[in-house]
This record gives sequence, C-alpha cells and structure tokens, in this order.
Amino acid sequence: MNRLVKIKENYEFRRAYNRGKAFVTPYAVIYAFKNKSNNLRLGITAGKKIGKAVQRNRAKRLITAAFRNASSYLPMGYDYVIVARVRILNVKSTVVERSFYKALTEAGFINK
RNA sequence: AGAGUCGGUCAGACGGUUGCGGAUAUUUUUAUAUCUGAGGAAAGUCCGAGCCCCACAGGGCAGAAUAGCGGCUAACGGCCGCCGAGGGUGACCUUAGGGAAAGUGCAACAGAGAUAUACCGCCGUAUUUAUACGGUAAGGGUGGAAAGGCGAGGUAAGAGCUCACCGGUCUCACGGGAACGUCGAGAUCCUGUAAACCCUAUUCGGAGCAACGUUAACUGUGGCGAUACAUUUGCCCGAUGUGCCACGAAAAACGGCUUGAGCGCAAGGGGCAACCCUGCGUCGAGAUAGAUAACCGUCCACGACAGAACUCGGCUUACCGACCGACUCAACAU
RNA sequence: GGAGACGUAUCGAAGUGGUCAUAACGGGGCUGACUCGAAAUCAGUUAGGGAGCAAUCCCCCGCGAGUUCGAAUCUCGCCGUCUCCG
Repeated sequence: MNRLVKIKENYEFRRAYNRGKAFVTPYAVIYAFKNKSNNLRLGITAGKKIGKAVQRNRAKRLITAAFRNASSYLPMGYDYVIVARVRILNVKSTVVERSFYKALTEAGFINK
C-alpha cells in the first residue's frame, strides 16, 4: 500500500474546487482532480461550520480512516479534496466509507 | 440515616487487529524493532515573568495600573494569615476596603431651598387688621439626601446657642509588629459622589516566537523625503542611523522547540498557613494543514467540558459524574 | 499562535451619568395627495415582548453582575462579529 500523500497548498485546493469533479454525500463532499503523478493524494477541509477544534479534528480523522479503507478501489492519479459536513460527527467511519462508495458508483466514477 | 459547610483526587477500564507523530538502534534507499505520545481547564488571552529584538534602556511632561495591614514568591492585579464591614442558628461565606479635614465639579425631576434657602407655619415690630419688614429650621410637604441623631436647658419664637448621651472623624493615652481595638481623655470638624476630575503611596521604556537568527536569492522598478524619515502609543529634549512606502524575487528552507523558578515522596526539619530548606527518586508531547484514530469483544455508574503550537506562575470561564478527608446543625435510639 | 476594534428600531448611525431614547438624523417599508397608470415630489405613519375588557402600565441599547439616589453611558466577567501580522 502506498503512503498517503497530503495536499497542503491553497492553489491545489482551489484547482480541485474549480475544475475537479464533485460528488455529494450526506457526510462530506468529494472533489477529484486528475494530476500527473501515479498515487493518491488527499486534502481535507473542516471549516468553522463543523465546530471547534475537537469536532474538526474528529471530522478529519473519520475522513482519513474512511479514505484509507476506500483507497483499494479508488482510481490512482487523482487529487481528492474532501469537505466535511456537520452530520459526519454522529456516525462511524464505516458508514462514511459506504456513503463514499455509493456516491462514486452512482456517478459512474468507479465501476464495480 | 437527614440537612449542610470546607478542602482534595480522578476524568471509563481491559484485550485483539489495522493505522498516525516523535526519539533511539540497525540499515544502500526503503524499512524493521523497542520506547513514548494532550488538559484540569490545553480555552478566554485578563495579569505577572523567563527568553528575545529595538540606544543594554537616556531626561522631562502627559499617560496607565494597583489600593486595609503583615507575610509568601522570580514576579504579580495572585496566594496565605490577620483586622474592619456585611450575611448565616452554626461549620463557614462575601468584601475595588486609602483620602470628601487640599481644591474643583456634579446632585436631573420634585421641592420655598441641594450647600445654600423662608412656601405654609411659629415669633416680634409697624399699622390701614390685613399686609409689609425682620427673626427662626422645632412642625408640614418634596426628595436618595434638608445643617449628624435624641433629650433637657434656654428663648419673643427658635437654633450645638449650651449641656448629657449616642454615631462618625481627628489628636492624645493604653494594648498590638501593623491594620486596628478600648464603660479612657480631649477637640467640636459632620449631605452624597473619587468604578467624576483629583490628592497620597507604590510600580511601569516598547514590542512580541507570524519575535528573532542562519542559509539561499535580489541590489531591480515607481513614489515620498534632507526644515525629512526611522529607532513600535502622545508632546518636547538628547543620542544613533540613512532611509520609508508599494510592486517583483516569494508558493522559500532550517533553527528558535523543549531539562524546567520541572515533577514525585504517608522522607527529615522550620512555619498557624501560603511557602521555604535538606535528602532520595525521575525525565512525562514537540507537531508545522498540524500526530491519539478505525473496527471487534467484555464489564459498569453508559462516559461531561473539551485538543498542546516558545515556556512557566496565577486569575476567569465551561463541565456528566464518582470517591476520600475534616467539620456544623437538628432530631432519635442505644 | 499573537495584537487590536466594534455590538443602539428593518439598514446605516447620533446620543458618553439625569425628566420615558416622544430613541435624534438619513435610508427603507406602509398609507394618502398629484397621475390614465407609474417614477419623482409633498404630507402622514412605522421596532419587539409581557399584563389588562380598555385607558394605560412594565421590560428591552449583545448577555450577566457591580458602583451610584439614578447606567445605553462608569467598572468587571462572558458571548458574537470584523480587521491586522513574515
């Protein structure tokens, strides 16, 4: 398994928001943008709407865990930017991961 | 067992699988092994310091903070003890608590009058018998507050005008280290407000790790200015320097970054206590888009508030609960 | 992480101890006049909550305490919004 590469710079986030594909789930919004590299890159946004530091940290951990489980079937060579929504705080990471799979399959981004 | 007061401790536990940050060792990169990994408030940023830079820190004015006394502390606006005031049957709790006798201001409305006054009333004098003039703060009414309160003497009527007592203030005496206390003696100053200006005492240069340093890179373009600008609140003086602003280089990297006024001890000593001295033991995060998670199982009281960002000492605020110790009150039983 | 500033009707904003802020002033809304109709102009009106049959009364200047006879104003503590930094 490849190590997780994180997205840090603001312009990479903006690029994903503006020109990437968007997939909406009840717990988060996923933006995928094709890059030239051959691995998975992840960026997480947990804004002030989610809550204070404890809630935002929890949201980031849940997304990281769900993304790690999903990484086996996600296409390589993409930047993934995931924006947390408030409802993510009440569920487990397996639920989040299932919602990712469902949204991406219905949109045709991945095929079974 | 009931009602209550004060102080302290803990902040779900255990096991398995998969992952994350840091350190050390091995290693060609990779990786592997071991150890370790958030809080009592990490929070608010309200005070005080360390550290660091600006002239190593200058002078004057302005300004700010604190406010019973004594102690503790690196320091503090913090803590401990005591005094005064207030609350509680009590254990105990609360307390911005210097000066109004240096000076100035303010006290709306109401009321005759707000620091000075005469509306009604009372008394005296004059006379046209109802008014004028004068005296008065006892009584009425207004107000948060009306010459400290109350009684007696006194008087035309009255008034600290005089006297006794009481409250407050000041001086002396006695007690106490001091605040302060006292059937003590004297003075006879007495509306409130200083979280109004102010006075007194003490303290304060400014800025903050996005500070600052090193490496790399640029020495450019435009604007302002030598009667100028900068040295981080205002004004003046002094000293030192030559710049300052915008744009580009620019999406910089690394250090600072954790061993410190550190933590623990049913150890010894001093102190009522805060705390201090000695001894022994110990190393308990150091990230840089920011590390503690996911899933499964078992148990119970079913898990609150909440996430380090240079580091400490406090304060304040948030918080499901559990446990321990000391003490008070009421009632009953033995 | 650190340093500041600001919260007043629907919006902007004045008031900085004193008769109830008739919540000034401006914008907006509503009603009327003018118009065939509208705009512009002119005039009037306009926050919310509670008690009461009503007249009317009480509360409210982000929230909670305190000082004062009296607080939007002074002091302290919270909450929210915004700005700045190499």
